[in-house]
Amino acid sequence: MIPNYILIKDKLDRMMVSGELPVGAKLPSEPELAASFGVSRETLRAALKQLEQEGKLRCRNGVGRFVIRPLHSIPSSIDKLGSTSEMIHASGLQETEVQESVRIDRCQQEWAENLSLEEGDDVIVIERVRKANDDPVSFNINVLPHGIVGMAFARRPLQGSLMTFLEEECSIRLVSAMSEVIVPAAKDLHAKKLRVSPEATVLLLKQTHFDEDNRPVLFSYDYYRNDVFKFWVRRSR
Amino acid sequence: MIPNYILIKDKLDRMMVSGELPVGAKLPSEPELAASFGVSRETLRAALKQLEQEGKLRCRNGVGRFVIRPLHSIPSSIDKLGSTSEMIHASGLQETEVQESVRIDRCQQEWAENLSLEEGDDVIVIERVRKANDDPVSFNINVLPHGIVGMAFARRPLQGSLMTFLEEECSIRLVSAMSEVIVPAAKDLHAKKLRVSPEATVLLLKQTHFDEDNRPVLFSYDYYRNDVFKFWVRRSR
DNA sequence: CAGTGGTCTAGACCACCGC
DNA sequence: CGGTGGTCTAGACCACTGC
Repeated sequence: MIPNYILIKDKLDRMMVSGELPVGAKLPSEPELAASFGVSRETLRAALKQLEQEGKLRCRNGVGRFVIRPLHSIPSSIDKLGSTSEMIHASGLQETEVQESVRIDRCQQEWAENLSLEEGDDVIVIERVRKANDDPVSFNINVLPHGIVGMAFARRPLQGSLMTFLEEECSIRLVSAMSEVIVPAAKDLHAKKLRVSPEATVLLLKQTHFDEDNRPVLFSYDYYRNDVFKFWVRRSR
Repeated sequence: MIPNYILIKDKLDRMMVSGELPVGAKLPSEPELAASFGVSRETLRAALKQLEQEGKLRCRNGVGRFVIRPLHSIPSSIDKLGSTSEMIHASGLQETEVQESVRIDRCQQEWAENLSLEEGDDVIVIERVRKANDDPVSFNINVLPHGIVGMAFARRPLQGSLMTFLEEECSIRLVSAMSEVIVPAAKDLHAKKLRVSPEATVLLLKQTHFDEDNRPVLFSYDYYRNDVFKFWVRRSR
């Protein structure tokens, strides 16, 4: 069941796309709009609030609401959390090969700090090289607490997206991440493997992923070739 | 005048910090909470919605609301738009020197695309080198349409933050930006100047800044030494 | 001043969940 | 089933804006 304020939001959205509400136009007042949609003012306001949050409306107190120039949405925005497979797909590439290794290891200091573990605790470490047309395009190291996912790995070997594996086998939904954007040092061995040409610069994301309760579940080093992947960020005040 | 729902939000926020509402705790039901604050249910819900958006509460339909582990906020999060001076300050550095040049130039293709101009139109180009302890730490190229800011520059020379200059002299408030995160090529001349040591890797942000109506006002190339500045991004589904 | 959006209320119905 | 949050209403008062 889709609530009414979402339907109204979509309707207004379509009117802005179609040109019925062009950029710069002033919307009718709240009471007028509410009447025209046959809903209460608060319901209408809920719809308008959505559009405001999406950056499509500007509200000026005591004046009115105005349609503003929509920002063309970027496909591979870094704000959106997704699996590497999704990123490769979004870049229009075909994932031709994945080399993978899974092992149990002792927790290092950096992992412990980010996963709320103690140094030396058991962790699962997954390393993956992704190739497109036989060229390596990405290298990932994933570290997970053994206590959370150890049993699941014994039950079924990992295949495909780690995110969906965690959902299906562990009922863990990764919903957010804090990522540090890093230019790896010249001598970084993992980065070196991806620098297949002078143009192939490499970006590193050091990421801590959280579940719905903001518990850290996955720490990862993700190396991406910057000549293959583009990274966009939306910034706001 | 601070609205009631903000006051209630802050009150709940303090209760979570103080430990009165520890992580994992279930909040009283909405009617109970509303009664205890002496407000209507909708007002209380407005407060709760704020906390949910800030990632401090998890709502489970038909069950209740729960306090979740707060994510330690990162000081220099890239999501937050700020001037370079602010970034330097946030990194605990002292800006010791700024070298600056301002000129009128013809618009190049990349600038035209991002600023909704035509190639060859007049633009103002500002270049700045920022130093801390005599070391260069950042290099910026800012491009602005002459039509928007030309007069202001004739009136008063730029000094200090470009953002505040635009606000005070042009009544233009920059509120958002779309930024591409790039690892500059080895041969990039601007990046080279910042690579003062093997550890001094360099990150480039190509940014288009928008005003309150989402009009593009400023296009910039911002080079930062990654051994001096850290870049964090919050990602979510 | 009149019109706008921002806040707030008291009450209602519903979908969802755990028992 | 009873309790939870999600939606919705009709009406009210206020602060802000432009005239």
